[in-house]
Amino acid sequence: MTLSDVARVVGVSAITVSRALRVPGRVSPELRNRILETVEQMGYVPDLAARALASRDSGVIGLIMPTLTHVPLLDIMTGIEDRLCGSGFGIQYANTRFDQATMEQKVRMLLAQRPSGLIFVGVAPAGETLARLRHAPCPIVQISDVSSERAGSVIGIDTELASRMATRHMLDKGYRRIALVDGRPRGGSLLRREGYENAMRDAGVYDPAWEIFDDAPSSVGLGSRFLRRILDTIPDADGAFCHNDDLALGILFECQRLGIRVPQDFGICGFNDLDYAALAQPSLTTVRVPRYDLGEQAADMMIRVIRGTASRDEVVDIGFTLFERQSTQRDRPAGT
Amino acid sequence: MTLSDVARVVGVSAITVSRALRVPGRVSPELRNRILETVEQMGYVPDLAARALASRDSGVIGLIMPTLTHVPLLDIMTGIEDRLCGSGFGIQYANTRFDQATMEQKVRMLLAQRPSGLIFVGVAPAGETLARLRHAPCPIVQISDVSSERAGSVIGIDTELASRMATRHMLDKGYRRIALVDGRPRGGSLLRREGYENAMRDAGVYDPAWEIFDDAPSSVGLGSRFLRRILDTIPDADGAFCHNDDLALGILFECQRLGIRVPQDFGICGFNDLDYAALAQPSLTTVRVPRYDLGEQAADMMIRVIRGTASRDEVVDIGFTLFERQSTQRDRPAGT
DNA sequence: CTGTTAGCGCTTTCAT
DNA sequence: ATGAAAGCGCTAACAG
Repeated sequence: MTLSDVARVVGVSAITVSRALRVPGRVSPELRNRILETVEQMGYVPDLAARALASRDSGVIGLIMPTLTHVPLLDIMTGIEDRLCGSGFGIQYANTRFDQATMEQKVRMLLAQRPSGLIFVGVAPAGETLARLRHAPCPIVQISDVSSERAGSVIGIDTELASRMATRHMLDKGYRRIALVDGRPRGGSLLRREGYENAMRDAGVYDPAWEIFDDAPSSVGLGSRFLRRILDTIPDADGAFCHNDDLALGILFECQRLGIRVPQDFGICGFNDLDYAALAQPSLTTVRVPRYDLGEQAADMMIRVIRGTASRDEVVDIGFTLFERQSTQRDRPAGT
Repeated sequence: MTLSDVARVVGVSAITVSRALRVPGRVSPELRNRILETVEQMGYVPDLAARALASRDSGVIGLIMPTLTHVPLLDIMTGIEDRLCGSGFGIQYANTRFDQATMEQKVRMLLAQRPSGLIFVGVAPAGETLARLRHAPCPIVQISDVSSERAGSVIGIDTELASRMATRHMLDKGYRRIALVDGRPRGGSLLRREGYENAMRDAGVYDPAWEIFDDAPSSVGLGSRFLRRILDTIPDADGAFCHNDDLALGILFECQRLGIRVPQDFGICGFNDLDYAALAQPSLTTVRVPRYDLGEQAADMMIRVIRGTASRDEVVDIGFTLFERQSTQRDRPAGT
């Protein structure tokens, strides 16, 4: 079942069917309808491989993701998918596993398949990849911090600011010996750390010993373990600013297990505002980024760039919201 | 940069380079090494579109998933990816969004691209899809209940049994008025429900009014809302068997908010054994399925079928484990 | 607006 | 073990 089969039935040439399917304007409306009906009726589906080979464009948009198992990234992905599927593009995921070398390799593979575009989700291209992308073989959109090094358009938030505001909020509530906890540092980690450091320094209470990392990926379990490390490291710690909500939830559970009262004895702030953050007892203070929208807008940007109706290097700050919930509502004034 | 470019440099014909890359045995070892070195050095990457067109095989394995945002499915996916990537196959995800029509359409598209294989993750082919697949255009592996209708090999668990054992455990602990809660019923829902019903009937306490559903997707938030519905519907309810851990966690949080003691006043059982289940306070009783292994084994099965070293319709029961944790450890005997 | 010609980069088949 | 020829199904470029 090929293009020629359809063409023969309709009584036109193959290229006309091809055009009817791809460039509506270049076939008379009447003929086009007839062709579309026949295609439908015969159940013809174009061979994407042949199309890609002939046109040097696979019609696929590559999504470069550092992992496929982080809920926040999936929300972004869903937004992208919703927009992209409706517009006829295919999607190809490349999982870099937080590894620079894997990214280089996968991007190289993707580029060899002549993608229509590349979207970096939660990870900015760097090193060799960045250099390779500068030759702009196709449009690039990055979902990352707005200050990231970039190879194309960027949409995201000001991470340092979000992090600084969250830390500042804890300080305002009277917490002083606040630990910073993070799993394997990567991607946005540095900026979140900077925001924390800036806020702590401004308040005159910064101590590098309070920054605690672990090589394991973030999880609720890691959060639990972190609390014990915090108590070992900072004898009278009174709070934790967590890289994400999973860590925050783990710390909350461990506090409950040990009988540490949250927020009176210990304040907890997360990041992402996952489903459970508002529902936990006590509810978790956290930063919300409009992830689904972020995905949609990134996809829209990509489509506009491909269609040539947008520039190749816009920067969009989509903003964030700090939710000040129970886990940081210490009921006694600062310092008492 | 094409095959011929490499061939010219090495001083052989294109087809020899092609063979060196794909069928080691058909090129002399010495020549093969020389070719591989040159390929490496020139940075040649095969054009997958051309390869697919010429060979009528895209070298891609399609993963049909009902959603991309459920953590349990992602664990399976990771297992599949880990195995498949090492073996030279590409992966193409198709998100059916829990919709039969979308599945039909996506499977049709996938098949048109001549995939090397199709893996159904957490959703069994049905209706038109099942019929289409019976013609066996490529190997099929399903990760689903072992009793599912099938178009190829199956690997999974006996869901009814798992569910029956979990419910039975709650009954053994003295809970009697146990609600069944589930989001939009689909896929494995029916079997989990059957297991629950069988256990409740065996104990002589089954009441269809205790089965509570909601059209919204499962989430912690939905769990919270469910608890309120349970209390409205079953005045003296003393437990809930949840379709998954998110619902269980939501119910736990809501119990805490309302001052209902778990497990003394109310027992909670989840399903999946996510990260947080063992860490929650109290920890959650739940059923663990070895999801990552499931993914790995499914991928292995697929590779074996493709290589012709396994049959096209094996059925593997990978088993499950019931973790009896605090959320169902009622400290008073049954009926008192 | 429609058609003709040529060829995308690779692999198949058949030959040597 | 290696090569030559043919063609996979489609679209770009150029006619008309």
